[in-house]
Amino acid sequence: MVETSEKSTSVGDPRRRPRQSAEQTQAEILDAAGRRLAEGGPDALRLQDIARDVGISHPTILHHFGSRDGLMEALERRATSALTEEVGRLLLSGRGVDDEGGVPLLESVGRAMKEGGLARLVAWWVLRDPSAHHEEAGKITARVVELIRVRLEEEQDRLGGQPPSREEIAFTVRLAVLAMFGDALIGNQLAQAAATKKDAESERFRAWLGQLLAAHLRGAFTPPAEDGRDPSTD
Amino acid sequence: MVETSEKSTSVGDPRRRPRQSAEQTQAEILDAAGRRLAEGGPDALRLQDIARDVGISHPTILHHFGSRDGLMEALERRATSALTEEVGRLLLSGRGVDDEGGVPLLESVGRAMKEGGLARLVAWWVLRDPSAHHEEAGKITARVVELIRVRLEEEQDRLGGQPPSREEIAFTVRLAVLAMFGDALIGNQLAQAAATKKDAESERFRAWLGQLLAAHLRGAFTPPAEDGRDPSTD
DNA sequence: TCTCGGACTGACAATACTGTAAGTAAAAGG
DNA sequence: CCTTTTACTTACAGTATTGTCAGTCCGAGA
Repeated sequence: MVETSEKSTSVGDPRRRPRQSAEQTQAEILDAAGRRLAEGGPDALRLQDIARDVGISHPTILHHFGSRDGLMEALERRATSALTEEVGRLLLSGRGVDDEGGVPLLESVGRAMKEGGLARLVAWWVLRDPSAHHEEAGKITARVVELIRVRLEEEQDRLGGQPPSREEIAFTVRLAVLAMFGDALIGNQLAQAAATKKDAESERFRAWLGQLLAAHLRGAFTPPAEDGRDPSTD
Repeated sequence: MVETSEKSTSVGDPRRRPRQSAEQTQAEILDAAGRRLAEGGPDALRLQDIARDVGISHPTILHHFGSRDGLMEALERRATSALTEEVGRLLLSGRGVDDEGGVPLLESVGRAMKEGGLARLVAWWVLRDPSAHHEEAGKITARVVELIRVRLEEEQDRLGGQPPSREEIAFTVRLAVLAMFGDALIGNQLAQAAATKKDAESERFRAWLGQLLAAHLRGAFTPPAEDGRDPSTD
């Protein structure tokens, strides 16, 4: 109570955050917000909490993002563009559908949905406004469908047989995305394993799904292997 | 402004709702809440709004359900028990997996998820508390798995061959549930049809999935028919 | 060195929502 | 007919949260 007559935040106040670049702070805010969203629900996404996590005051967030919605939009933009990039990279590097039954792509999407918190983010977004639609979602899937189609046609040249129709591929991709999305959100609710083994069950499910979808797209059913893995590739 | 000196809510006040049975009012509240939840998001689930829809004051809701959370729980209980009953009925009536490739069961779950708003409700629950888990979800799926297993064994006696393992069936059911759940939430985002045809695309997807899953469980892949329907049954 | 933009802050305004309290009236039951 | 219960209401308390405002301090450029 020594200086109550004067302002307490004078020159050398240690509580004041040293000035950073706008990008640095924005990134930190988005990180903290993402963490909050992944752990708690949308209710856990409070400006004050995020600000405390980062070590700033909550008006700073408003300064950078304009509003709470602005923050949400930025969060979504960052998440989807990260996914888009990764999917694009996987597809172009040729590890999309082939070896091990399309698992790499499923893995990537599944991880983004679950660990990356994309599923929760999208779900929250959709819950808030059911009529809103995401440009990106349609674009990414359309791109995946097209690239798979091309790849399958090449393969059919080698293996012979009938390539599946575009709608067939589209439905398959849709199924994969829905499964990964749903698994991220309610996979644990459906798993029948003990609490500690639920993640393992989820992974086995993912592998199983990869085989199922790849087999389906090839137009021939391969019975599930006992240990789920075929080391003959490579 | 005639009677401001006296209480305005005297004997014959027409604004006062005629006294109803508790069950009647509770049902109306749940209906209204369900509608709100289906249209808007969780943010749209405000006591005042629901009260206005029903034509009561908001403390009446608290009187009946104790708290906002109490209302949510009641809503969830009603939705899941309705689904449980319908699934049970379908399975016992024998229209679970067979004719037309398991479509009736998929239809039922899909409808509950989408039109019934179950998907949104569950998503909201899970978002709010990721660690919470639903007793019912596990129970229903386990029951479906078991009944399908029995049914498939009967069928295999007729048709010969190897019945799929329990895990195989469990994964298939899991896939179905996840797909219906995801489709209810983000199906429209993924659909590539024009806005007016998205529901039709969703239905075709559902039928397609039914055939895929049934074929998979039978252990033999049947190539997708051109018009998607086989009239040879019945 | 002076000035200006902008990162950042504390204090406050505005709003909105859940839940409580106290009371009214209608049904239920003796 | 009188009492008790309970469906229902108005008014209000309490609280939490977003957003505004005026101002501080730092760095960059004239």
